[in-house]
Amino acid sequence: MVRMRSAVQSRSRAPFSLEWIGFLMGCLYDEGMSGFHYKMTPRVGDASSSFDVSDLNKEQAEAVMHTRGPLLVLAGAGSGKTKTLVYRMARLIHDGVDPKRILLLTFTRKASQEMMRRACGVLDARCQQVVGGTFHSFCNMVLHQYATQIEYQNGFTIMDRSDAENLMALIRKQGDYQKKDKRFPKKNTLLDMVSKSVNTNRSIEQVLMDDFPHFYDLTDDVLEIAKKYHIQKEALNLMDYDDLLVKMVHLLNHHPNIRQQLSKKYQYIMVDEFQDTNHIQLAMLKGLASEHQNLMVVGDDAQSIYSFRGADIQNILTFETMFDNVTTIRLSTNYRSTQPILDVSSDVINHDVNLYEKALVAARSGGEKPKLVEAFDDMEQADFVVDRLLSLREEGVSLTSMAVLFRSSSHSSQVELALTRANIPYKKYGGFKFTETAHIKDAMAYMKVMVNPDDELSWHRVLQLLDGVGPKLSQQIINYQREQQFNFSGMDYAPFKKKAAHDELLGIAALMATTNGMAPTDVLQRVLDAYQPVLKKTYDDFHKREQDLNALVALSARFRSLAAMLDEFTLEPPESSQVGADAVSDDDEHVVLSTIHSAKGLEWSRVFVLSVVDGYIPSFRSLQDPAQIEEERRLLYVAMTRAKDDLYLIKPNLDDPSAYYPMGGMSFSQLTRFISPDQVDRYFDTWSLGVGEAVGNDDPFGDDAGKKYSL
DNA sequence: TACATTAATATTTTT
DNA sequence: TATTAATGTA
Repeated sequence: MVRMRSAVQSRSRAPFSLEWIGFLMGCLYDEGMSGFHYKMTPRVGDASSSFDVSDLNKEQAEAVMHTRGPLLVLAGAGSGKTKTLVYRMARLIHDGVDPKRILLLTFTRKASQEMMRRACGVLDARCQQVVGGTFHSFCNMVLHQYATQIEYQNGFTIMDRSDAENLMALIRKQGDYQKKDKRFPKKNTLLDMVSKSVNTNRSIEQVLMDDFPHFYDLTDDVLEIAKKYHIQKEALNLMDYDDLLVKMVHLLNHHPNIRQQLSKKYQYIMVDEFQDTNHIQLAMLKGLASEHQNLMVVGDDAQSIYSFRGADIQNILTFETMFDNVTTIRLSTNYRSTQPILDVSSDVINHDVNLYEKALVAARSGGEKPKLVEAFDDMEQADFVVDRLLSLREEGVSLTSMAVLFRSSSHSSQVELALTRANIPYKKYGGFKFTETAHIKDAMAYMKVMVNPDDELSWHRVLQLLDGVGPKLSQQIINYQREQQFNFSGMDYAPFKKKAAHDELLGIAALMATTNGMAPTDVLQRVLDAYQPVLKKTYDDFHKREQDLNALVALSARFRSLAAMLDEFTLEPPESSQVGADAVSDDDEHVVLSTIHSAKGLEWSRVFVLSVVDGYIPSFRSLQDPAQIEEERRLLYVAMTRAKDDLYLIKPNLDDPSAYYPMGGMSFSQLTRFISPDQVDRYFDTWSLGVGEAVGNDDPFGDDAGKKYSL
């Protein structure tokens, strides 16, 4: 424990406290006197602070007290990285920095809100005013202010993945690409190619050569499609996820005055999960920090798990060489897990020689050995988990402090069934999103065209919901309406065969004409009234979907504007299980089920990792590429280091021949390659679920009552 | 040209 | 398997 207290203690209580000066500075800035105030900014921190850091260890305190210049914090798992960010935020504000001039970039909005909330606890409510969010949402906010400088119109909207795919499908269909007997990539693949090229800073040709060699001879076609795709997006006033970052960098690089303005505005930049940023995000940070270099990045190279999205681990590995005078601080005391858990985790990760060296030391003592559980199959694995959850709850461990983690969203289906049978409430994170279901997208399409009438993709969707309207007719209507500037009140052209659909469209147009300035909830309510008949006609299970839509109404209540609501639903969609009939509220006791990716940054007392089997972790998809295999290793590391008190790795035999695998009858029955037999002996208690003690015998539908286990 | 049917074909992770 | 592209039919 360290106490950093300076000689000059009562400074901040003086009439002209640093807070006050900071406030004045903020005002000056708002008046546009940026050049003037910048020099006047008080020398925050340094020796004059009386901020209490007695809660922190030496390294954490050092990071918290750091003020100027680039700072790299290498924070091992569970080393108090969030706490460090929270305290530094609070400390800067305590020492007079205007919270509105601190930029906190995190991986999810939830993470930044949580940090700001905690900072409020450490200091006071001012911390709530810090500008925080994801890279994408921050870019979205800024770009809306400067839309015209990047050749977009005001009021652009964001495409989610499926919107982007639809656009790709349109383009694909327009051209005559499906030539000869040659196979042509599908929309999904085409989008992957384009996005990969953008995110990894490679040409389309290079991407095809590296990642899609079988399509390499189609390079010209793909190039053409990519070009059309970019042009179309702009014409429709739509941005995809990548654009948000790309256009931001474009703005910073091509408009020095704006770059300067923004950099001066955000005087202190803090970035969480830096190991998962890509080259565009890095360029953006360079631009934003250009005026002051006050850039603090926090991350753990051992937890870099997003390379599939272009994340470049080199960002963190070479940060020290990319900026001048970088201060590096390593946080290596682990406050989360017990030593036995850390021992295995470290041993697993240290086989990756490319990383910064890891030496995690537990602050806690004692602890049990992790368990390696050998299950017969998928179902026994599920039964074991449920059984164990129940007995732990008996022992007084709350359900909410336990989690089940897995590589891929689909791997949890058996566990979900078993949990439902046993009546255990759970919440699932990762995988399919609520906003990706057809009926929600339908409802959102109506609102999207209201916010952005140029969004022809959404027009297509809306129009094709009408009876008798297919791709051709909807295109005709759109072509006509485009000339009318999509003026809702002027919608009278509709060469319908069916009069009912024609009237329906006019009804919708009339509705849209009246919703200007209305509260999002009210708009949505009207949209749903109009959508109701379509819903009943299209879906057999419309009742269930209706409940989802009602949930959407509930969610819409907290938004000020339609645009804000749509932006958030595409940038941070609510998790599917948080909505709907069997929704579990946050406060209720529940087990968490999560993909390992979505579990990043979180922790639980007991953690179960499902299917720690070669082919699952590492995924058989990654087996060709050594770099990808190393990423899978890190994935396992992330999973294991989520556990505070006890860790269960489960290894079922997954050789079900009825399961469908692309390579044909694959069988997975080997323990993951990341844990050797030797390591099993050294670090684990091995449990074999054998005859007699087979769990799940109470399952009335189970057929495993007489099953023989030979383990 | 809309809508239904059949054939083909790729499967993870997420802003 | 489930999703999507191609083809057939009304």
